[in-house]
Amino acid sequence: MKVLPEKTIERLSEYRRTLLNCLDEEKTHIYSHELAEIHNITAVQVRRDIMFIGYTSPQRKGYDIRELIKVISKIIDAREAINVAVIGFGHLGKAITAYFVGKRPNLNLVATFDIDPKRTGTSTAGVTCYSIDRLREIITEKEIKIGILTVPPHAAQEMAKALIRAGVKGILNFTSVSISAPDGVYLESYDMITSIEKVAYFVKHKK
Amino acid sequence: MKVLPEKTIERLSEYRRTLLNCLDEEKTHIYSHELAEIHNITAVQVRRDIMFIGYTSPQRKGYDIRELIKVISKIIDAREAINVAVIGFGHLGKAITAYFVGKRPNLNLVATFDIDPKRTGTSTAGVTCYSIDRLREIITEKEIKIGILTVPPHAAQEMAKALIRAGVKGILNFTSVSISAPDGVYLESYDMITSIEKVAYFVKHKK
DNA sequence: TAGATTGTTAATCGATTAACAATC
DNA sequence: TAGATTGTTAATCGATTAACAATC
Repeated sequence: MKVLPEKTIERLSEYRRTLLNCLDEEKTHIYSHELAEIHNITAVQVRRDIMFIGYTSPQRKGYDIRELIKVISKIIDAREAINVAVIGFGHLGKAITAYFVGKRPNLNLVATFDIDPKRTGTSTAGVTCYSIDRLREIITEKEIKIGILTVPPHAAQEMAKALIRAGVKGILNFTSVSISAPDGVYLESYDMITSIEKVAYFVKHKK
Repeated sequence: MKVLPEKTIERLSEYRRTLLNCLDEEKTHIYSHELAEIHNITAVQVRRDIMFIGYTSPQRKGYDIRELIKVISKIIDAREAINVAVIGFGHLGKAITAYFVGKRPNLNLVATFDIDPKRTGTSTAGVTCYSIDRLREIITEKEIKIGILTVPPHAAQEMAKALIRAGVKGILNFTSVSISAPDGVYLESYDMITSIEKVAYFVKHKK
């Protein structure tokens, strides 16, 4: 299958979460306009995304929730498990760990790292916190392919380099500095301050 | 001045952070291509963004860093202070608080809220954690205009409603559920799981 | 000056939406 | 059937990039 647009991937991930919630509520079908309303987008958008992944509802009675989850999962989830590590085990690292462990079958958080000896050696939700000194060793050994960076700004670029050297192929950068990565390494950055500033701007300049 | 595109606002916020870092390094000028490289975008992009805000460098020796910071700040920062609250004082709420307090002169984090009596009454970085029961009272009293949601999923929509009822005009939603807000309230959502899934997808389907 | 850089228009690209035929 | 919904093409919108004149 063709590589899908970034935005579509994002939305598919979000649809799935919503669909899983719907299942809990014993719903079996959902209309495109319902999904759209929940996500504050148009129904056409939803239908187009679903068209992209090649699913068509046999009836015009909305999409079969279970089926749609399956199809989305087939697209989004990796065939084989991907191992993930969190670098920096402060509040943010802990929040991500708690939030993420066990949520997605094929994305396994298998290690966290920190420089502070008070944190290393501890275990949260079954994940051990290793010393940053052992980064290369553990990343290689556990074949970790994705690193989530939550270290202080001054350490960000250096840690990114270390991760890449150790074989990581994707980095999610939550530090407040911009980092760079070579071709072949997928880099995604998110900064909270930017989001807050953006909200503040549009609160004042209403959209 | 006209309302700028969302993407431009985001980038301006990021440029400023980079520029502030540059100041620390005693740099006085920066070329568009330097800024571009740091942010993994093109120099044209940078120049266009800067064109948008109407700044022009008098010399062709790069942008004056101090000046550019001033101009960006004039666009992004609110004239008067805006008060902000964090709802949900778990790891994520704490991370945001620690990260954010005192960073931007006109964005003041003035309260955090939690339901857990163990957390309420405590104070972090000078910010008091109030009981969620007092949400309306405090939001009104302190004229809080932006709420950052880091509560558990099941409480998200309800909290959003309570915030809006109390007069909040912008919400930054970090919960894993999609919430809705009426016109006049600017809503921005970010979900970490989606980002991780996206990175995993593109690690496998290399862009 | 020649070379480098900026500012800006026009062209391109990608993503969203409008329109509508097909289907239940 | 009539009404509602979906799937899909074409049109639109917005954001990025190419091209290049202007400037130092």
